[in-house]
Amino acid sequence: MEDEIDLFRFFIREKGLRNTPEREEIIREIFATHDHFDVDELYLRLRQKGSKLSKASIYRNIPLIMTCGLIREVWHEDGHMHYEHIYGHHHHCHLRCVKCGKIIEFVDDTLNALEKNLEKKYHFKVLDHNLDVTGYCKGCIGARERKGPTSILGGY
Amino acid sequence: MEDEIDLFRFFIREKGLRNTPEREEIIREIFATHDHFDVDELYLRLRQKGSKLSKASIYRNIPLIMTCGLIREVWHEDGHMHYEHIYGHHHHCHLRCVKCGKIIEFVDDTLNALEKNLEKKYHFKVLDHNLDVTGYCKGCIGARERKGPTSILGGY
DNA sequence: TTTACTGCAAAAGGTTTGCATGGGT
DNA sequence: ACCCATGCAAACCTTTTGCAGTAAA
Repeated sequence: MEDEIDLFRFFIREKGLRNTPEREEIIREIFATHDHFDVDELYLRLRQKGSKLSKASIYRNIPLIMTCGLIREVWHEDGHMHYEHIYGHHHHCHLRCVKCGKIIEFVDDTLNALEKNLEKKYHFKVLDHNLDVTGYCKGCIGARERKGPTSILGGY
Repeated sequence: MEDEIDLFRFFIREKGLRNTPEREEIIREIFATHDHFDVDELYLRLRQKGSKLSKASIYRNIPLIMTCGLIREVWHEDGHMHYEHIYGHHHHCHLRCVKCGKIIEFVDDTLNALEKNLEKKYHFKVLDHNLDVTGYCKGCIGARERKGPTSILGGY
């Protein structure tokens, strides 16, 4: 945890910005769990702990926390963005169950080789990659078959 | 083009829904170009051709057109979703330049092998995968170096 | 004839922004 | 003292929805 804070302080100082208790509070809460998160969830967690931090401050600071390499966007779902920790984690990708929302993280080294190939082939400087695999998890495969194929249509 | 329409008609009939001129108009416009698209862009293209189609109808029909397998969501950028054709295309992934927005499509078969491994390892039924690789394209690598590393911060 | 589909406009929900206040440096 | 960062509320933008009219089957 202190590693993340130290990294952030260094980043802030180097950019000539200001360190504030609010900013550290946000980072501490983000890294208080190992899970993915979204803005609303983070805001509620802070509120429950008695924090007076505003959502606006979260929205204003997230780009900063991304830029310094602590977190990144992972996917857009249910109308809002979801984030995950980068710092202290191997770069990993996600299996997402579209039925129950379960997330399985996996590491795959072939993607690094792929990145290298792409850089060579297209003269591209790769910053990041994000592989999002969707489907049905073990527990939901049966449920899907019972409900029948039309269930995917929702309202239609 | 007629292939897409035929597939959609079959899908609609099978679901017991109704085929309308508006629905075919949307599909024809989507497949009028080979490019990725978003809702607003599609709406403006239709407008310019004199169509009276409403945005609401586009929003209401996109899930349907996704479900029948003609298009899919590719990424969320600039506050809205972007889509691409599936029908008649090999499953491909994207290199995206974060500076100029250039898109390079590439096909990579190792991802199919990866999918199979994931299915086996996690007892997962994979529906789709989406690999989004971001970075700087050939033309923007120089520009990035000239502007310096702080440019990525934008407003900050 | 039934009822799904459309257009319109309003609502909803996430994110951004203007402004006055407060606080880091 | 300067001016960046915050909280609040309003604004903004994309997407969804209620409703009344229209048209496909």
